[in-house]
Amino acid sequence: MPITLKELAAQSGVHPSTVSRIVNDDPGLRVSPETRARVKRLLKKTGYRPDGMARGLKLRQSFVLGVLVPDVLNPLFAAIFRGVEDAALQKGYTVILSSTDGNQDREREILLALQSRMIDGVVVASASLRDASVRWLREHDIPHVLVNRYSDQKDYFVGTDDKLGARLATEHLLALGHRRIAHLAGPRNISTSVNRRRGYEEALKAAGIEPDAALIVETGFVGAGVTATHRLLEGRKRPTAVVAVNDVAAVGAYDAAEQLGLRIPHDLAITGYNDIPLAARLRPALTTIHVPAQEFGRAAARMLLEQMVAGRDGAKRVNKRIVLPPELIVRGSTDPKRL
Amino acid sequence: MPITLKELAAQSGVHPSTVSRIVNDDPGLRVSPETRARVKRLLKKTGYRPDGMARGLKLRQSFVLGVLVPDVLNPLFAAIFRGVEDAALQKGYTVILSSTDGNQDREREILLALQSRMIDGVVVASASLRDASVRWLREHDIPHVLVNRYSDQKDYFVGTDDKLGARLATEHLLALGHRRIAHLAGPRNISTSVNRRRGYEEALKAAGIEPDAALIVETGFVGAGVTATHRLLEGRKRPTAVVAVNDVAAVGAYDAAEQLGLRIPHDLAITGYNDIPLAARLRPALTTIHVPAQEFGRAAARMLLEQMVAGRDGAKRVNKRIVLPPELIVRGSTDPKRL
DNA sequence: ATTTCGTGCGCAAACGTTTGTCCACCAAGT
DNA sequence: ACTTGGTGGACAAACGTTTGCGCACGAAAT
Repeated sequence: MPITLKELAAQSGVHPSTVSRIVNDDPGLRVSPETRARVKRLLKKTGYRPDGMARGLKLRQSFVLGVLVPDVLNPLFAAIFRGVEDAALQKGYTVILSSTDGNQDREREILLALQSRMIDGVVVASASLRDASVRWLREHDIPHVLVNRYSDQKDYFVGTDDKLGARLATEHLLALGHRRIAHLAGPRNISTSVNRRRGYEEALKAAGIEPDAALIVETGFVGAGVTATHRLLEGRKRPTAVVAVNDVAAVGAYDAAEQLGLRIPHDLAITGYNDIPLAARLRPALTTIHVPAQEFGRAAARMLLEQMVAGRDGAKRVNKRIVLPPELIVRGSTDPKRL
Repeated sequence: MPITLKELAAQSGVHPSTVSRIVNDDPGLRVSPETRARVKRLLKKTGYRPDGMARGLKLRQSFVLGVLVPDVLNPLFAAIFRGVEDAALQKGYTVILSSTDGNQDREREILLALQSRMIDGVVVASASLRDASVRWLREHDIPHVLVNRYSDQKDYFVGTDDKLGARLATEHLLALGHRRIAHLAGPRNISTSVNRRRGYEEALKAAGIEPDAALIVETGFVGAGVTATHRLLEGRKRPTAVVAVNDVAAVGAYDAAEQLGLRIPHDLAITGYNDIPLAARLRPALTTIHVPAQEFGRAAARMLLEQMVAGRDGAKRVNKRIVLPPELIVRGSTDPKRL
């Protein structure tokens, strides 16, 4: 139904190729000012837009980006996506969003679909360590940027210093006088969890406390560590504080504390990570590490686009890793004065 | 880099068209079992996937759906999207997500981009009443389904009975003995807000109470009605309860109550709408109307896909509107017994 | 020994662009 | 009068599919 180049050519009495060059402002085109004006007028009048499919077929690109997240329902990933979307829209790109649910097969399926749709690049927020999908992207030379989590040190990346963030949270608890500090850890195959765990351990050691394996319990990222926290609190050496790998796990700790009748922060102090909107709404509000998720998305999209033009032009290097500083947000879940 | 039909044809000694027909299981194709097997083997070996652009160009469709939401950061819309995504993936479709931010110009820009990318259909969760974009979709015969909000009664739609939902919430407050019930209303150009407002008013009238304009104050959907609630509470006739048009506005009411030192639900009872995950996490937890957002998305995608095949095959009508019953979830923000 | 028929596939056009090349025309230079 | 050179475009191929149609071949029927 939309008008085509050929029809425009017929209506303005020139060849389709000429119209095409006018549309694209081809500098190599020599055309009389009158003809150019006439065609341009027709373009405005008809509201011509090149057919994306035909254009994509010829140019071997789609002006579509892909974003892979574990789950959009997690506000962290929704915010990352939003950032990508905003930066992409400015440059005329639209964005396909896919939730992988941490499922490798689903992820493969999605990637193949994206590839066959000639996606121009992909932002990956769902990477695990030594991620097969990321390797696949590399092998197929598909421009990609990892965000928040990385696979190894080889890819373009934007995120925060997770080790430092966890260290800040732990030091905050130490400064409040806590000595028995537990850790709700994340999966061992995700960069954020291992780095946060390291940060937690380093902070303890720096304070002269040896990390106690009995005080570290792993929890799936989702399924908010309620049971995990129960395990911790029912141990013989009950912790007075817990550093959670993320806000969702921290919510699990809240639930467990409530069930055991423990008051936060007096009986149990809790820190989270990410500062999702919910964090400030919990009662007491959750002390956490702020992560500028939306800015992550914007930066990732910018890196991706730069990388794409660099890939076309040949050389031109852009910086490969952006690491932003984490920021501790102190609230009532650790500090009674902020209740 | 991916292999093409022509290369496959060369390698298997048949014509590209034959390979194409084998790939697509063309029932009109007559081919010897051996040839078919040989080609199929080659297909598996090479992992051939048709080029989406070329296919789209020829078939005039992209196997991509669009979803328009006001903002993914709102969990309601994230959930709707997730539903669409799941249903679409099953059928081999991928999904472009766009946030309109309630901005008409941005919305137009997005729609034009989607159209030029030959989007096969779009799910609209951002419709206002008599929405220009929706009209545009109709005029251009682009299959679409409205979800949650409608534009008028003419489009495919999936949502809940908003009037009934607000009525349930209001009747619940009446049953608890409240008589001075206020309403944090939404914009007048959105179907959900006007219907919820009507439901609120009908419930009052049915109880013999005349709706009082002084007890109804409009608030933008976002910017959580804190100031709006202040206006209500500072009026001469302070309400004992407030029915908020959605959970986000209800959160504004929580803040206002806190600032004024009012206890919820004793000094002020509050109801929300949508039952976003945050609702159950507020303290006290928010009484609200549950909306099956993810199911909305799934249903919308299914309707869209049915509509598309129906459009191709000619006649075949599918039901145009799915209206699900709303469900009242009673929590501590209204009922002291649930605290 | 020719026609008929079914089988197994090939041919070519078309979808809407982009882009390298080439051509016709006109004016100016020799 | 003939070459040059610049101007203003036209031509056609190509991107990777899909699909209507046609054709050659062998076997069966007349």
